[in-house]
Amino acid sequence: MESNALHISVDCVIFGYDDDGLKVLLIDQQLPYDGSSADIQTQPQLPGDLILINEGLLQAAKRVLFELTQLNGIYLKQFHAFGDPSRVNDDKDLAWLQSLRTHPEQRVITVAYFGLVSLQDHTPKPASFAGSVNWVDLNDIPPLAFDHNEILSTGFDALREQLESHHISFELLPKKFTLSQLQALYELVLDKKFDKRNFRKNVKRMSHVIPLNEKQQGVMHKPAQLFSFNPNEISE
Amino acid sequence: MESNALHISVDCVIFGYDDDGLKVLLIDQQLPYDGSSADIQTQPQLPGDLILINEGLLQAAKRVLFELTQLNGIYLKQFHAFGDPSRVNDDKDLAWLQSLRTHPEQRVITVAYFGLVSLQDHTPKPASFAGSVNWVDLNDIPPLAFDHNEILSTGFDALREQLESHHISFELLPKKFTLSQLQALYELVLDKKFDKRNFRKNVKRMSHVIPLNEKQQGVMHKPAQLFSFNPNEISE
DNA sequence: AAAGCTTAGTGTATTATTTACACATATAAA
DNA sequence: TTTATATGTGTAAATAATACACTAAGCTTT
Repeated sequence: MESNALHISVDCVIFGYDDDGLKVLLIDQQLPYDGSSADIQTQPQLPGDLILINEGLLQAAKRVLFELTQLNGIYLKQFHAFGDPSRVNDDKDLAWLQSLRTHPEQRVITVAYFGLVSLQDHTPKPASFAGSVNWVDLNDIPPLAFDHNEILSTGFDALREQLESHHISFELLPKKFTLSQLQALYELVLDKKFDKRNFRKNVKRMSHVIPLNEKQQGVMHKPAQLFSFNPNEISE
Repeated sequence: MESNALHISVDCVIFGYDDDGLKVLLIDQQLPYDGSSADIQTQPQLPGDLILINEGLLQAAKRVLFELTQLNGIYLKQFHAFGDPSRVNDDKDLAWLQSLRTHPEQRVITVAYFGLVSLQDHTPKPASFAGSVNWVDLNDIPPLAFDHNEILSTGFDALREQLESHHISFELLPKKFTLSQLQALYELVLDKKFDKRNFRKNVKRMSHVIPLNEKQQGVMHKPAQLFSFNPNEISE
């Protein structure tokens, strides 16, 4: 049995964290410069694009993310493929695709990755040739193009499930961090409060969290000791 | 940027369980009946096929599984998409594809699902128009076609991770089961031993495992009490 | 220089959970 | 009746989780 060919894209849900909270990287759709599409309404979307004919999925996610946002070398993990035949059926989305692609009517299946960055260690607002790029707080996500709200929500579920089991929290923190920062991250993602002393007791048992001989500087309170993650101790 | 079209398939890793152990459903490739392909060597493979042009991914997995194995209404869960450009590059695999498809050179990305059945409650050897179908013990898996060994292995990882967190063990057991059967399943999948008394203490705390007023029959030892899962208590 | 503000950092007692462990029991077969 | 086999059960010890409040260090203000 032979089917017609389809398109494959990758979409990236990039979470950025700093003391201000958890953000997601959204881009604005870039419209072509001919007059024909001047009146197309667009909505923000996750960075994503079609994969190339000889490109692996992870490789495509890295390339697309870099092309759209200049972000490079960050942790990316596949979490789900979305293939509902009606996932691209909004009029606005179709109009945008028609302005951009040679076969806009073709169905697209997308493989979604989530990514994690520390907003402190990475340029917080990557430039792009392909439309503006914004970190948007998780609590202020507007309606997105296509099924990107669903993809984002599923991606956040994946992050929540893996935060404790897969030792990925350090991807969201600066290289040197305080235990309060680590605790705040856990509380935000898992949506529950931890007792300060008990939390620190647990951290002391984690062999991959190592104390540095260094303190916070320039804070108007008792400076906290800095910690870092030992990459040798971190197993997928 | 526009890429060429690709093909999408679904592949199913169907685990079947009985007191004899954990099996995986494999099919033998069906060769066309013209003489041209008489000398093609084939390897067993996971049930899978291209998706249709207007078909959702899960829908496709259900259809393909039914067409190839007559299995119906079983638990299926997506676990990973495989898209390495070289995932189909073995000569034997290419020869088989060339005998079967109109565009055998086109790259195929596959979305993989794992499925769970009780070998006792389902016909243990589904018939098929598309080649023979076999339950193969997990410890005796031969080299498979394409990248199906990797898909199987990743699928088993997914099963292992979800067995405890997602209340899916009952999909592998008969409707009525003993606590020893449940324990043996956990020990096999998680590859560790449990203490009988402690295991039963834990089960008693699970509200979705309910005791029946019924006992094993025809066993030459003290008959065990039967239990079943309460489907209302099982949340994804 | 002192007082005040802010977050860091620490220990213990209580409760809940996990672990380790051994023998009597019900059925079928001999 | 005896034997073989897997079932079913309780308790003590160790470990982990929870609840809880004050002093310390640096900066700012007066």
